[in-house]
Amino acid sequence: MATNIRDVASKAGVSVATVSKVLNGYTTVNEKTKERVLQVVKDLQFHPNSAARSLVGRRSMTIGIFLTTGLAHPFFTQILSGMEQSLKSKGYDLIYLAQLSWNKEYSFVRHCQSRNIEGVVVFGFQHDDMNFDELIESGIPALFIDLDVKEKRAGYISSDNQNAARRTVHYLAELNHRKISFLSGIKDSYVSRLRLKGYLAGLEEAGIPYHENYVAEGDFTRETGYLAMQRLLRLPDRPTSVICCSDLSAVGAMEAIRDSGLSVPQDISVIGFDDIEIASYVQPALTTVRQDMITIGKRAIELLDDLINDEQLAPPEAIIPTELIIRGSCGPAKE
Amino acid sequence: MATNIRDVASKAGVSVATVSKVLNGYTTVNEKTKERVLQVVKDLQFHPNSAARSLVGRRSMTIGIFLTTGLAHPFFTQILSGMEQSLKSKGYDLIYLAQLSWNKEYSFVRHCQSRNIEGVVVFGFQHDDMNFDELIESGIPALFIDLDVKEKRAGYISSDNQNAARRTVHYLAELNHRKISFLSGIKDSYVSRLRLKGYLAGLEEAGIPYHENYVAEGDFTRETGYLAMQRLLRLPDRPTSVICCSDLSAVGAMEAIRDSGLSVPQDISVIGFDDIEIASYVQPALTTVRQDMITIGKRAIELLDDLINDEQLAPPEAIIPTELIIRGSCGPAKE
DNA sequence: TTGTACGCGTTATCAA
DNA sequence: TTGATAACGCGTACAA
Repeated sequence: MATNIRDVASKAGVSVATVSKVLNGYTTVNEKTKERVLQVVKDLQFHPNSAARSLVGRRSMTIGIFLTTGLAHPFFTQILSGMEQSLKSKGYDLIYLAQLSWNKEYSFVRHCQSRNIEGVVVFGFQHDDMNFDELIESGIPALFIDLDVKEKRAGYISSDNQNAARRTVHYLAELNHRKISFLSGIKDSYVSRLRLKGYLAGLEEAGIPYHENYVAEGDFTRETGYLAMQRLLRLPDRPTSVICCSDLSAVGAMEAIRDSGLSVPQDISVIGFDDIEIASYVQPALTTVRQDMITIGKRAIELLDDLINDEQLAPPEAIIPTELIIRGSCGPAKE
Repeated sequence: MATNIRDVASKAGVSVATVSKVLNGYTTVNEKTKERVLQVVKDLQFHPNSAARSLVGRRSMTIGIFLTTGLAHPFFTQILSGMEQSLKSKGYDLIYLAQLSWNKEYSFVRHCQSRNIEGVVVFGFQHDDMNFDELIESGIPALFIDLDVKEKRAGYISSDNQNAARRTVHYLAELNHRKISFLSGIKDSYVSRLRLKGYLAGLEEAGIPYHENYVAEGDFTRETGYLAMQRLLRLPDRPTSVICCSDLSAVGAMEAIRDSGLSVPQDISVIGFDDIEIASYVQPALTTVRQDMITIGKRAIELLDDLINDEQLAPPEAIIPTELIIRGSCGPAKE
């Protein structure tokens, strides 16, 4: 059996109450005895049992994570390693709740409650993917990544999708492109909407008229990127460039371009979104928008921690800047 | 406050003991009352508080995961999604222990104990990376991935590295290659050792003499793959093929080959290892050994569960078959 | 077959 | 400044 608070108390010649006070930073304890207790704690390598701690109503120091994508999302590891930084400094552990069965009888929320989870990070969902009402109503602090939820104790964080897309349009315009197409992700997803908005804003600022058929819809994957690009290539007035909503779909688009006998970037410039590892491995290496998922993960936990510590806090809302990474997939417009 | 066992008991008109017995599958309870209790449990959406449960000495249903690589390892998500399957069926949740500070004062093991963790999965370590003694001595069941640890309550799981490497040699031999080089990973890592062993066995079986300078050392990365390949290319009797210990290093090798004016697979055939996503995106697409990380993750939890449930269990040891994925980076030997 | 009562390790209250 | 003790929610001998 692991050592407990009583072992410490008896070895230090004090009561358990005193040990507890020392450990919880109460100032109402003599400096001398405090030191003695601390020494014993160190000697015995004592660490309070977290189950007992959370049972008695204190903090469980546990944050849950809730994802839809399983774990397959390309950003998952980056977000996680960003989260680790602040988890560490705030003292939380992260629990991944196996989806025993999120149904009426056994909801995600009940699971969180039975585990005394202090807050949750939600990632990979769209608004209509599931019913978040139960989560919101439960009052468990929640922080959404890439989904604009603002409720009583829930906020969100995301990249600056709109400005990122605007920026790509400007970049292509500087390369004298006027026929700039847009390969969208799932149309009504939060990020796609904002990126499309940024695309439109960018066109307007650059004085380029908007052509409806220059916007093709995909679902972020390589396969739909390929198909959507084929559609764009068949257009009578073929675009000279394409802005894609993900690196994967950009790779698909490049393949479609190549298969149609054209080349990147000589005939068509391609811009991706995300800067996943693959972006630097393809040929030509992909010019793309880097999302700072490390920072997003880090800030997500910080914001969640704020939410946990202040019941009255207004829903946090954080937008993280992106960076345009210029590689080899864009060139000056032909002609 | 969430509902507790007393709420259930009073609403069902029984004692808390009866409710507890129903919930824990005791047979010494009347069928009629059992049903009544179950109905109330359902109505109230009751779920036992896991802190109280683990405090009273029962299971915490929590498995810890311990990684060195941060989360950057390319396999991490695959392993995790494999683990999810069995976590779910066994009823465990997975806790990712933020590395608050693994030092003498606050060890990983103490952290596990204070959280009543039932077992841990360890991934991404080499034998000399850290001192596992404390973990082994603690008696916490542990399952290592890609590291052959066999101790009292610790076992491991890994791909069949040796046979995988043998198989690649045979494949190249069938393509009439005789000058088969080997681009190793970190030399004394567990997986590298076995792959080298398989390479040697394959050569012998194919009747090909072993040349020491056909083995170059890297560290699994693209960069060292590039450098090691350069060394192989400078050899007087240049190899016609190379077996790499990772896809990343294979990509580096392909770049070195291309930069030296040669081409893949016309001049040199390249085989990778892992089959990470990138393998199918490079050009030519990489022929490689697919590791079944989903199965490895799934089995890891199953084996750990066995270890948890049977104190006397012999250290489990599982070797998972691989598959050679043939794409475009290998061709018949020139000449 | 059911219920009473204690203990798990910790924190918080209140009296000393 | 310290200590005794009652919670927290649950599981389980043991008694009924």
